[in-house]
Amino acid sequence: MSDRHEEGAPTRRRGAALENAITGAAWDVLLEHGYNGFTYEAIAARAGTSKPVLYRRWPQREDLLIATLTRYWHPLGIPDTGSLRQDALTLLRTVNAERGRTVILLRIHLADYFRETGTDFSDLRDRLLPADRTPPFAQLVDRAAARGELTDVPRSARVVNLPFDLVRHDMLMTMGAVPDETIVDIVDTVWLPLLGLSPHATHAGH
Amino acid sequence: MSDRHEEGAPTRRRGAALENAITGAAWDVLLEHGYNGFTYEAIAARAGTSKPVLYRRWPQREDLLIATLTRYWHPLGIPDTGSLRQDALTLLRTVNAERGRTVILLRIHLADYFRETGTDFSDLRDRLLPADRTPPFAQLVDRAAARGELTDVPRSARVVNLPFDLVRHDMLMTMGAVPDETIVDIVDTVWLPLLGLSPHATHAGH
DNA sequence: GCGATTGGATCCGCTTGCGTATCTTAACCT
DNA sequence: AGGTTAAGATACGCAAGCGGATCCAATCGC
Repeated sequence: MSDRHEEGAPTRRRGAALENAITGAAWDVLLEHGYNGFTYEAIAARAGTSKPVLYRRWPQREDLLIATLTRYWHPLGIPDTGSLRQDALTLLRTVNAERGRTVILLRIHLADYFRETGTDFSDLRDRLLPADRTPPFAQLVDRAAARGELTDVPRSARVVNLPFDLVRHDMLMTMGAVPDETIVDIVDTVWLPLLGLSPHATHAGH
Repeated sequence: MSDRHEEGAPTRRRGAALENAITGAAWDVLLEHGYNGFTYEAIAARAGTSKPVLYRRWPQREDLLIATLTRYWHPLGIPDTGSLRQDALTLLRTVNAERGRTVILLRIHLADYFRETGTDFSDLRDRLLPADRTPPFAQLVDRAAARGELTDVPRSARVVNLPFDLVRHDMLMTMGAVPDETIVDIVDTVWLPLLGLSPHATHAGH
């Protein structure tokens, strides 16, 4: 916590350092106690500061929420391994590792926020991500088709996004990350067969 | 609301009538304001009674929660139309109609309850449903295999329960019931092909 | 170095929900 | 009919969070 200087000299943070400490504390509180535990009192105490400091910067609680989410939300990196199966596994593992807590947070802990503000998840996403890109798995499939690994026929969005939806579903059910076998299972016994591929047609086992 | 007698005579409810009014009000409050709005004050006001009446019957808030959920939780009826496709569509439509709000409630609004009590969804389900039966879609598949509509090979639980999971996923994403086209889409473009059936092999379209 | 910012501590009144106690009186039992 | 039970109204002290106001001093800009 006190990592400035070496002496026990009391340090008073300012500017960006202070804001990072606050949004960091806000993030922790959000993950631990959900949106209804997301109080200025709790966040200020955790950040080692006091309420007026928060009110000066974020007059509304929603402002602080947005600032906190913005800081901790990163778009997914899209893998490109040359194999559709490997791309899918890599992407799902990334989602599982990076979004395990975030998905729960956004979809469950923020339910109260959505109801109170009358907003929707898509409203929030629009505020966090500037442009709406094509879904990650659509990119994987497009590339696989360009490589000739898949025939270039139109596929329903439901089939294309199926792995993402299933992993998200399992994360929501278990309230956390899923075991790696689940990811392999989804890809090998559900998705690839649906696309007309065998798990071993593209590359050998895991 | 006042359906006893015909005169506007004030009625003081007792016994089962009173308990039904309270759990009904509790259910409404739970759906509207989630678990953190599930306060004795709000429920008593909505039921037209007062807090001590609630405390006499359910000393802990959890007791009232369990009583309320027990009243409004019905196991799904398993359809038997003679066609796997029709069974699946019927079951999913039932889930969609009856569980639309309940799934959101149990999986999202009760997240705070689970964290506060340190319990899990499966703990709650064990308290609501005495015995754990085989999953609904496993029953459908078993019957289809018995009819000869499907070959009797072992199938992974993930594939068998896929429609249920996908409908639940979409309900969680939209925080409500899903359109009927979604259900048909899941069955016809995902599930039946995965089982090696064409949508029209068993019965013609919708 | 000195003055202007601004972090951090403390206090305020207000509201909501808690869990309990008291009291009246409507509804039931026999 | 009369006695018992319990519904419903009201009030209580307590605690937490709200959204500010006030004040002091640490830190920065000049």
